[in-house]
Amino acid sequence: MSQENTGTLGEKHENPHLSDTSSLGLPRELVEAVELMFFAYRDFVSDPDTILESHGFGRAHHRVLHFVGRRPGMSVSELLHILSITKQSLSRVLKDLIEEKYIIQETDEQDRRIKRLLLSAKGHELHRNLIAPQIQRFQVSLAKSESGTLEKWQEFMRHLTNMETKIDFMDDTGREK
Amino acid sequence: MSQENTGTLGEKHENPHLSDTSSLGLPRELVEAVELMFFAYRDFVSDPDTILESHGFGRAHHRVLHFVGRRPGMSVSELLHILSITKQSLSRVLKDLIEEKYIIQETDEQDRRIKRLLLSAKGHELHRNLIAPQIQRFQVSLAKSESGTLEKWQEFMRHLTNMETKIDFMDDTGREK
DNA sequence: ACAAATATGTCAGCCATGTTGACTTATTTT
DNA sequence: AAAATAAGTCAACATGGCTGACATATTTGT
Repeated sequence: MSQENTGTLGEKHENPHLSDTSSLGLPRELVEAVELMFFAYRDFVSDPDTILESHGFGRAHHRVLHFVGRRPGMSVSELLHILSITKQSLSRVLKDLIEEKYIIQETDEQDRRIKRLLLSAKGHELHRNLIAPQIQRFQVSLAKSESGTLEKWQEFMRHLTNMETKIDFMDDTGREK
Repeated sequence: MSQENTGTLGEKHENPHLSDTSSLGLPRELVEAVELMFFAYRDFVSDPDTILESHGFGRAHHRVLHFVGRRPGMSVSELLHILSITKQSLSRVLKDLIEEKYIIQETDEQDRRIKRLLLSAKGHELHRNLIAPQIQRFQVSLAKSESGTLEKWQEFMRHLTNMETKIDFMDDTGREK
């Protein structure tokens, strides 16, 4: 292969003390971490993507299905807020899911302007099928790791998010912050 | 708030032993981990996205800039392989970057079919500016974590990727498998 | 030497999913 | 009765994936 080693990758084992710098003048292990976010995320969503394709759906459908499944009875505006997309973007995929009976709408009793979103049995089934390979991936990875890994991974990932996003969803039990 | 608590989220602290099940019949902490991948990734790329916008570029430009920066002299087909996109998709963004002088092409001496890709000074600068907030995010998070966190996080993230992807890039020093 | 394979580039069009802006309708709040 | 809120819709546009079909230059293999 007529290409010389540029020395920017693949040499982690030569310096066990980390903290040397890459071509960017930044700690190499952090630059590698940035890449790991890219690769891990891409691979992580690849399995559900395949399933979605066979249903004529995309990732956007998956997200809606997931969050409605996780918070049954959520309103459209709550969903918009979590996904951080516009209502026009949401409406395309939500319409598909409602038309094909994966999601059911119920008008709120107290405030009849609000529509509560729920998964049908069909919706729950698809939701499970989509998340299964991702859970599986975590379980396989955890089996290769020491105990306590998941908790620490979660804590670190939480630090990487914007606080607001977390609070708006993860920390919300229905009452309010 | 005319919305009752559905009990599917935000109650981690009530069961310190984990492993109870969510509405999916799956371990709740793993379902939450799936969500963390989504939120963390989204927030993680949000800062570079803002910078890119001011240059009229998108995420696709960022990826090209990044990998060319990390492996100076890589060929177009190597880049395609790492990104796992088609050459038509790549060509659009690569064209932009070359036209605006962020990336330089050099014909390989040995095999004049191959074009080696390099960042210009301008390209290096943009690359640094794009990655800076992401490195920053890691550093802030690490400061809140115990020592050894990064190594363990990286190992776990690596487990989550498809081996092939890793080997093709992370483990490649220029010679070939 | 010539045919085949390889590396790159390009045209044209399709699809998914994000965006903005402008409105409508129903319902609740003030 | 007016204003605010929740939801939905239409139209248009951008990004960045995709496929298929070719073109060109260069190297490799017979």
